[in-house]
Amino acid sequence: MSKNTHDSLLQQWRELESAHASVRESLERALEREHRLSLSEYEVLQRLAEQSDGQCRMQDLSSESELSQSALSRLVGRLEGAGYVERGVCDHDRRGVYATLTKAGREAQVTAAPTYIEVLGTTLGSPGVAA
Amino acid sequence: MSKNTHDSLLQQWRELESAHASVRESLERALEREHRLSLSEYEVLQRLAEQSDGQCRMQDLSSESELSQSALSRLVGRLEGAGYVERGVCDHDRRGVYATLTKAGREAQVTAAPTYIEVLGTTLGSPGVAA
DNA sequence: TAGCAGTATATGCACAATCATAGATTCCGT
DNA sequence: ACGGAATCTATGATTGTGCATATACTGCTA
Repeated sequence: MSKNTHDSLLQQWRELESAHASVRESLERALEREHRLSLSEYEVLQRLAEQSDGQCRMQDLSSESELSQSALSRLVGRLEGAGYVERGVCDHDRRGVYATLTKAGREAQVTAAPTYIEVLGTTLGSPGVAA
Repeated sequence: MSKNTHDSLLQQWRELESAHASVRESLERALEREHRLSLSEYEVLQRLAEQSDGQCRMQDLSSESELSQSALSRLVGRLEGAGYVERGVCDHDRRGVYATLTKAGREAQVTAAPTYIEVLGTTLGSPGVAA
């Protein structure tokens, strides 16, 4: 609890904030510019694409993402509007909803993936360099 | 550029995102609950408090924070409304504006600091543990 | 099986963030 | 000294986010 510890914690946090902001911003810009996708939209498509059947319960999607439940619900709504996912009720738990990647959604994710990975390669470890 | 590299980048980024979100959320909740301050509001007060004269140009405040210029302008507007800062024009560059901590602003920062540091201590290095 | 607590999702509302741009001032070339 | 480019801040418009809550369904208890 010495002053050194305070400063060290502060420095650690500021570095984390700064690194995160730098990568996020680059991803955000590149995905928006080249694929008309926000970062969180892309990342949800990515999570869905990782499922063997391309589908996932809202609940699980929500806990994997860093978004609130309501933000995720609206996000999936937007993806649905764009024709990238479809929603359907769970048969064995009819409270639940699963989101399923459409063909277009899978294609969008595959198309955007190289951009995403390239930006990660450029910015992770090279803080402050905008892509 | 092997598949391993892709996965490693992805994993690195997800860990960064998750660590950042976890700390940010805890700070946000604790500061809001105990001091009626948002995280970015507190962090701006903190930057001002670090200046020997408690004042700083909007421009510098903006580049130190992770906010856009316009977001910072409004944020300082809110702090001004709360009586925590005052705005004045720079005498030697009348485009510029400097924000100055008021007495109340300095007190608010000092009062909230222990909460901030405590949450940092709890969450940095202990990801997933909400304060 | 009736009722109640718990869980899953969607939505109204308030608010903060961004982008684009306006308004004001400074800087520089000629 | 003039005029245009560049810089600094504020603001209108739009959008995404979180909180609180409504709605629907499940599962447990009596």
